Amino acid sequence: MNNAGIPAATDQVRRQNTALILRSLRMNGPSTRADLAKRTGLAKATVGTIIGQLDLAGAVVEDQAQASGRGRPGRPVVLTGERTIGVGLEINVDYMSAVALDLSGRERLVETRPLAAGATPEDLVSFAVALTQRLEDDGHTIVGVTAAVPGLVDRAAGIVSSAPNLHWSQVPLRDLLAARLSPGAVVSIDNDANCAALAEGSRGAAVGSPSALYLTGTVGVGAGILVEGQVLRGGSGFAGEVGHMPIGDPRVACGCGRSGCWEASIGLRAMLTAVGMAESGTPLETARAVADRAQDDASVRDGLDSLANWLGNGIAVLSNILNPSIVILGGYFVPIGTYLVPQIREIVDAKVLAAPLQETEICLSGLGIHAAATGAAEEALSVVYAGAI
Amino acid sequence: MNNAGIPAATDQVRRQNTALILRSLRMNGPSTRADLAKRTGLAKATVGTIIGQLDLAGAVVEDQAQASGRGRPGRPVVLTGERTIGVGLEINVDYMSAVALDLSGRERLVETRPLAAGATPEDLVSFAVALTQRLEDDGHTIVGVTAAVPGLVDRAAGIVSSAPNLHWSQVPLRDLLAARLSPGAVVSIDNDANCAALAEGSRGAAVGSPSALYLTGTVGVGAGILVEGQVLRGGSGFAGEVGHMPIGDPRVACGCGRSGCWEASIGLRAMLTAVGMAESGTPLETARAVADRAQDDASVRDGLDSLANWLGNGIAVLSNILNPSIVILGGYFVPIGTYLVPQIREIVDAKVLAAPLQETEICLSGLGIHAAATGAAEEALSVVYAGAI
DNA sequence: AGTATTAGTACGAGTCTTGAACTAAGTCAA
DNA sequence: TTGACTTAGTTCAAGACTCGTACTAATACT
Repeated sequence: MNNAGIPAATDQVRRQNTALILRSLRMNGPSTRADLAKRTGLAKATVGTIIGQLDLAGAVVEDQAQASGRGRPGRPVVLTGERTIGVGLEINVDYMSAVALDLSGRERLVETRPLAAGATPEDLVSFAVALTQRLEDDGHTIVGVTAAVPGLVDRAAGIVSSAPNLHWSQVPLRDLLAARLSPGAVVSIDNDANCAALAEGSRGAAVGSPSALYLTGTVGVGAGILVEGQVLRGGSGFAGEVGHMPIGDPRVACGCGRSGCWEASIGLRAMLTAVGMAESGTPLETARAVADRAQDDASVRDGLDSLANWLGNGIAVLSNILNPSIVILGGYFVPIGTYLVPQIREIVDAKVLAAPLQETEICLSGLGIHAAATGAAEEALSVVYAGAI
Repeated sequence: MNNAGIPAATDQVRRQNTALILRSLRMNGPSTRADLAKRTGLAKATVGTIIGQLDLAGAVVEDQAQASGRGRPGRPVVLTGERTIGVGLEINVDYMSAVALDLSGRERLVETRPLAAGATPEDLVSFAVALTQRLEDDGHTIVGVTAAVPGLVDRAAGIVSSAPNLHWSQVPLRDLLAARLSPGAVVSIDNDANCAALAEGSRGAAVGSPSALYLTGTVGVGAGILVEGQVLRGGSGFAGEVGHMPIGDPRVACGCGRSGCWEASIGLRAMLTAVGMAESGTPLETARAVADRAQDDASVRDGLDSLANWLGNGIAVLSNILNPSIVILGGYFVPIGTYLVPQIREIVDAKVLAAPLQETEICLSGLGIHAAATGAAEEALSVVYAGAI
């Protein structure tokens, strides 16, 4: 077996068409078999066969027949899969989050725990074990678990190569989780910005977008880059480390030990220096305090202008390279976003070659602090929609 | 039919496995049916059936049986497809090129024509018509024709949106070509750097690489970004315009009308300013003259050091974003590359966050001035390898 | 000369989808 | 009220494809 590809047989046909029908139900909601046939292009007979199978598997139920005008009333098929769960986890400096989604994408559980400094992998593993045990005791089947971590994540090897803010290095997190969780679930780990981008792609601002760039804003700044709904990973999975592009103020030192990193000019600390304020709580709380002050304090607004300039320049760099349809600002950028976006918009229009030909939307994330855990849960469910289960 | 995907049936299975076998033959050269079965994971019986079909279609021939040690000697199957042709075209400021590849990737025709300033789309169309007519008169079947153009190419619409160096704007090149070429060929157009990157991915330095970045070096600078062998296109197909990242010397004006573009600091003209020399012929000839002078002139070497610094900084930016396994310098960078690469290497090692974890290879393209036309020809053939024909 | 090994083909069973035919369940018009 | 029409859903047989097994083919080895 070489890397020219994988052989195909008729069982792949069934798997592919099953996944197609699941995706169609996910996208369009309850549908009759006849609707599904029209939408997917499959024969009515095929749809009927596959729905029968999904019914047996408990992934769909049939609703009451509904009058539809002339002709026999159709019986809508509803994607439930209430018992089929994907679990997303996120660990960050001062909190851990978990989100459990069922097959239709509904949240079955959302939970956040504060963390003291010095979080260990064992904290996340224990959290995950307790939570998944509860779900399983309730009769759920967990098909996948994905953990989101802020840092360089070698997804293929299942190792957190480096997460400076957590003081983690070379942590085999996937295997630590897999050893303690039920054998049936597919366990994976990913970078937190990548996961948040996935959430935007499935239920946020990037739904339907061919190409999207998501920027996390905390002390550190990272990006998740979506290409046709898939994360751009790079040669070793380390794509998206935009915070360390050497395009920031060359006089400013970065937490990574270099000077001139973009992150050192646009991260939370740089913003606070620019507006002349101090931290007050979490990054989001701090940003809200800054937004409040900006309403009456011109020097704070000046500081935010300066931040927007650095931010806009980096986004122009990224836009020339990636040509994203949409740029989404997340994290601490959201509460102060109204002071940033107009200026970013101007810079992008001025400095991106393709700007006259394509309008790049720039917006603020609406997904809140559970974005990464939600995207991780979507990723944990992706095995079903890809037809692997 | 919606965008949840396309339905599958058993005819797709055959197509997929046929393409798999074609790709395996392309990658591994002449192989027995038993070898192909081992490599692809398909059953011997299936391989035999598919090869029989390809034999009938004239895509393969059987070679002499060869002794192989114990057991029955195998009869190698050779991918010929001599009569199946993909044509790649390139138009640039002072030349047009064409490359015709057969199904096994062998060059069947390579041709270059000088161009006077003011090239029109009609020049390329006439060139293409004459050339494809010749191929067809020789009994060849052209499955695809792809034209590479330096500029912003809207591939989906088949329009060259903007090619400043050619003074083209909104040229419907795909349709102009399709109207004059045989109806059987699939016609497409693409950006020249994207095409050159494809050539590197199929027969150059990026073969087998999960992620590659190719930089063209002429007056303009652009990039082709490969992700798993596919070009990264972005929301409207304009990804890769790295020359206009605003990370160059802010005092220097760029041909695009802005200041501070990377291209204005690393393009041919910037290099000549830095080394204090004048153009002498084509960009490649000029670069060769610079390389010769650099051997004994320290000020030229200083100028090249300065160029390498700008280049290295931009490559560090790109590497933090994209995490390429390999960076390939093409065009005028090649003759002077030995003066550039060591310093680029140092900058990348110093400024890329993932550098301690992944070695990014930096090398010079070996494909010469036909890189873009060759990549375009590979792209023209891709319909076969994807199983569409 | 017989055995072992590897290449390649023939054959029947299994999976999957499809279109046509049919049944089911309504609306509409005479 | 009845029959025609329309749309939903199921049944059935045919077609496409792959597979494993059994077999034939063609060598090397003992």
